[in-house]
Amino acid sequence: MKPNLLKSLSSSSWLSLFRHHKLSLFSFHTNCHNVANLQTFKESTSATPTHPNVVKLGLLNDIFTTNNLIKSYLKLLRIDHAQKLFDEMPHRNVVSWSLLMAGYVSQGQPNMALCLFHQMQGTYVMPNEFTFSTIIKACSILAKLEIGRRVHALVEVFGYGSDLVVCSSLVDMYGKCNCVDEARLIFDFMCVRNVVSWTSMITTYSQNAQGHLALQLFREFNHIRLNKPNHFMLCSAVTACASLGRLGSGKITHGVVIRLGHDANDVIASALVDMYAKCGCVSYSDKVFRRISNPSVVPYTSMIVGAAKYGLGTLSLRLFQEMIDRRIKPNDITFVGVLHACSHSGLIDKGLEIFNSMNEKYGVMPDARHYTCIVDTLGRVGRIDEAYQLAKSVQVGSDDDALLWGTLLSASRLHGRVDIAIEASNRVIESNQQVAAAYVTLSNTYALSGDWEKAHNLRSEMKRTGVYKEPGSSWIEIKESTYLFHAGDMSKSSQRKEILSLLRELEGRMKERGHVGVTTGLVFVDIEEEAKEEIVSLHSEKLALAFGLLNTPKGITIRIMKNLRMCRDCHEAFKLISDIVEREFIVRDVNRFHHFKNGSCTCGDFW
DNA sequence: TTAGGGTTAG
Repeated sequence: MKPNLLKSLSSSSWLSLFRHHKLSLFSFHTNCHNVANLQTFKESTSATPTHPNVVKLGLLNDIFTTNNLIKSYLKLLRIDHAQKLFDEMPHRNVVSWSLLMAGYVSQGQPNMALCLFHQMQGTYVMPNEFTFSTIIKACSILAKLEIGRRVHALVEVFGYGSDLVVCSSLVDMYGKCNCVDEARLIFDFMCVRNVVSWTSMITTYSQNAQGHLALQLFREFNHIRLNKPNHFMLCSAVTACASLGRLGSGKITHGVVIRLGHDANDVIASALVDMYAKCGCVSYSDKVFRRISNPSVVPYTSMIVGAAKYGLGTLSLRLFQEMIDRRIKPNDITFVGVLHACSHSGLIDKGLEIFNSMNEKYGVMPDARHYTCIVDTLGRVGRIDEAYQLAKSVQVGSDDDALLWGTLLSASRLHGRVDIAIEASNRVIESNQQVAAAYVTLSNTYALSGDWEKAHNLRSEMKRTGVYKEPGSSWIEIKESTYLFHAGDMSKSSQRKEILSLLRELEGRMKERGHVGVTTGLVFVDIEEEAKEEIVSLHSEKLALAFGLLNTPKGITIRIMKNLRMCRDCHEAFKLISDIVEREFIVRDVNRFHHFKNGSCTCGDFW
């Protein structure tokens, strides 16, 4: 239905129109807890000098003038005055409504914008493309998919399904609601696209763990030469490189950032700090970070997290102190980083001290992630009982439960605490998240304790109930090529011989250095490849330190052990292996990367 | 007179 046609329906309210189209928006009621606040605003605000003049001069009837006054209030960030004036208007038009909605969105109150939109439906004022793009943004911020879908339906009914800005907003909204395919569908059907619509789609991929598609689209945009990428798009591209650990692409994108003069942009600089850290170059992160004139909490947090993942706990703590000294308020994510740093560097007391002062000293209430960090800290050093008591004392949601108890489960396995591992795995399974991983870890814990029967039974149970764990995979990037390996499967590798030869050489040299008992002394019966690897890694710690180099009965597998988590251990492994391998390469698995160059190595987590 | 896209997270 086109807007012209709708004008003929303007004698009826929206509701009759929706009834006509069998569309109901009554669900908006449930999102309007703040409707009463609108009345409160009316009662609590006092007029500014300009406001009474408008009333005195009888200009309230002049919608154009009053709308401009609303706009002025919004520029002054006085949404309360804007609301009061809006309420006093005898007549409002679509601009009045859209302006106020945009005001609420820009001032961090998207729910109020939704309430206004709901109120607007009871009037005879029809929404336009400005109203829709604003209200879609509100849905996007709140990630309210169901409301977003209903608004999308209205967009089509009112004939704005081809509007460039509305469609870009829809792409963004679906992206923020993790509906990548729906976002792409809208993007593909757009008749006209601009840099914003492309950025919305690239960001959708980037924020939904599909960095390779983000970069593919970024390349496509540059190929068609529609326009130059701007700072928004470049930022998303840098984030995509970071998520993939693509150092080469990241450096190229950084070059584009500099060439196009966006290197002074703080948001891009923050993304670059994060990208270099995730790509194994924390020294580059530091260089970019130090060029930011007034770094906010975000780049500080990126640096803290980056340093933490390198086992540079003291650097993380120094950065934390620096930001406190500069009166930059840490947020919840900063504390995740700082606690992570303490955990990975064995700074237990410091971690506990910061954790206990979070709320009192910095006004940040610890949540499930912070508790999980502390459980991890205690668990790593073998204080399993304390970690268990802490985990039991926390009430969190099911998603967070999997993380919290999964962390304790890993620690229990590492320290051979079958009793705690059983309860922790049950808690993970109850949460319905990471179920297969919990089964495998528990099975391995049984195997490590010598209870092969229970390990076997658990595996059989997994097969019987159809619980399947995705095989682990690793990939090695050498120059421009990426070589992917799945656990226990080398058949697809075109360089199998070369890799086998290198592995045998490494194995031999390790044996020379006293790292014996590699693989040959172990017998595996009824244990799947994945489990074999983990068991081998635990039984031959030195081997695990050297990237889980395995020689299984079915062939050679390169794999980084999941239990290889202490970065200082990694550094030891790097020292060992860099003596042997004299070329640059990066070894990765889905979570971590290890970068060798000229005898030195760096490592970190991807996610 | 009104609208859309970017950074940190075990």
